[in-house]
Amino acid sequence: MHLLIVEDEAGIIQFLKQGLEEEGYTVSSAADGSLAFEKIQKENFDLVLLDWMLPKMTGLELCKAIRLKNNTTPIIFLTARDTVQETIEGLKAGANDYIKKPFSFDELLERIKVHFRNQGEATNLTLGSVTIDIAKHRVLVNETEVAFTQREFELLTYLIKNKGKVCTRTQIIEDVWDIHFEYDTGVIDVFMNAIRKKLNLKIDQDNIKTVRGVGYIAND
Amino acid sequence: MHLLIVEDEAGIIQFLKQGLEEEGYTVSSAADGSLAFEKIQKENFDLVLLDWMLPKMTGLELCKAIRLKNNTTPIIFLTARDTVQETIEGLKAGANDYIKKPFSFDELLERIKVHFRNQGEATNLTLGSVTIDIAKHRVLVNETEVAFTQREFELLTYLIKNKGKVCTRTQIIEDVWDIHFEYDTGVIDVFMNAIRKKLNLKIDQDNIKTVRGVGYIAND
DNA sequence: TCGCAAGATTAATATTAACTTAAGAATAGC
DNA sequence: GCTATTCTTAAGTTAATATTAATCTTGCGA
Repeated sequence: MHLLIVEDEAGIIQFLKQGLEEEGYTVSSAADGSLAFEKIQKENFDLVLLDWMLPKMTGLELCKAIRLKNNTTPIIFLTARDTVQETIEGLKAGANDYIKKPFSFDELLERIKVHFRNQGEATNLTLGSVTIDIAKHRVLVNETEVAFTQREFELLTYLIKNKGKVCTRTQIIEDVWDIHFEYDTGVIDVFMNAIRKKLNLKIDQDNIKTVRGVGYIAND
Repeated sequence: MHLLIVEDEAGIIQFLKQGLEEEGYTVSSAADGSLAFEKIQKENFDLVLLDWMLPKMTGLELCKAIRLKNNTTPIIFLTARDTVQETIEGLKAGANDYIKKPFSFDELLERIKVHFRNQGEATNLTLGSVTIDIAKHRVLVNETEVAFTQREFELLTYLIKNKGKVCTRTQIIEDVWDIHFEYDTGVIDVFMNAIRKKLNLKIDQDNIKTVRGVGYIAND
C-alpha cells in the first residue's frame, strides 16, 4: 500500500511517515499542492493524506483538481479547522474522509484501515444458507461443501456481490465473461441452471430470481 | 437508496427520517439493537446509521454482530462520546465512519453521500404513493410490491422520469418502444390500462392523466 | 343530442425469453 | 497426445409477455 502525505510541516511528515512505515505502508510525501499534483499524476497512490492548509495551492483546491482528472484515489483531509461548513466543503470536493487535528496516531491508522478494508475483497460472501469462501475457492451450502467449476463460481460470486441489485445479462456477459460486444448467447442460462441445481434452488421462490427481460437478482 | 436508522429516541428518528426522505432516500428505523439485527438480516439496506448507545444491545455490539454475518453494508456511528479510544473501537468493529453528536444535518448528509458516491446514482423514482426501485427492478405501491412486466416497467418509469410533462404517443413509441417510423397502434392504450390497474389508479382523478389527442402525463 | 373519434377494455393470437437437455468444442492435467 | 473436465452451442419445450383486433365506453363538436 502506497500512501502520499501532502503537508508542509516537516515535523508532522516525519512523525506520520515513521509511524505508517512501521505499520508496513510505503509512504511518500509532498510539501505543497502543485508538487503533490504532479506526483499523483505520475504515480498510483492507494490513499492520500491531505493537509487542509498548504502553501501555493490549498488542500481543498488540490482535492478539486485531483477529482477533475477523474482520479478516484481516496483522500483523507487533515484539518485544524473544525467548522462544519468547511468540512462539508471538503467532502463535497470529493474527499472521502477527514480527521481533525490534533489527532492521535491510532485514530488516523484506524481511519486509513477502514478505507482499505472496503477495497480488499471480503473473504466470505453469503446468500441465505450459502457461504462462499473466496480465498479457498469453496462454496458451502448449510456447512456442506458443494463443488463448483470456475465459471459457476464466478457467476455466483458476481451475483452475490451485487446482492439486491438486478444484474442484467449484458452486465453479466461483460463482467463475468469479459465480452464487450453485442453477443447473443445462451450460456448464462446454462450456468444459472447448473448453479441452481447445485444450490437446490427453486426458480420462483428462492434466493436467485430471474427478472424476465432483464437478468437475475440475488437476495437473502 | 434504502437507509436504516437505529436509534431509541423517537425525536431524533423523526428528525432524521424527514430530512433524509426529502433528499429522496427510503428510510426505515429500528428502536433497539435486536430489532435492527432482524431487519438487517431480512432486508438489504444500503447504509445503516447506528446510535452508539442503545437499549438491549449497544451499537457496538450490533455492529460486531452484523459484521460477523459477513454483511458489508456501510455503517455510520452516531456517537455522543468523543473519546478517541471508543471511536477507534467502533471502526475496529467494522464501522465505516462515525459522526459526533450534536451534528448538523448537512454534515450527516454529506457523509452519507460520500459513502454512496462510489456506488452510483440514487435509484428511486416516486409518483405519489408509488415508488420505483430501479436497481431491484421493483415497483412498490404503499410499500407493497406489485409485479410489473418489462414493458410496463419501462413505460411507467418513462412517464415518471418525465413527471409534469406531457408525453405524446409519438414520443412514447419512439423512446419506450424504439420504433422510429409512422406507426399506428393501440399498444400504448393496452399497457396504460395494465399499469393503471396494477396501481389502482382511476382514470380521471389520479396520478396518470390522459391528455386527449396528445398522450399522457404523470403528476404527484 | 346525435354521431364520431379517441381512448379503454377484453380476449385471442403471436412472439419472445428462459429453462432444460444433450452433444460437440475447448481446455487442462497427466 | 490422450483423457477428463469444463465450457459453449444448439435445439426442443414451456411459460410469460407483447401485440393485434374487435368491442365497448366516453368525451366533444356540430
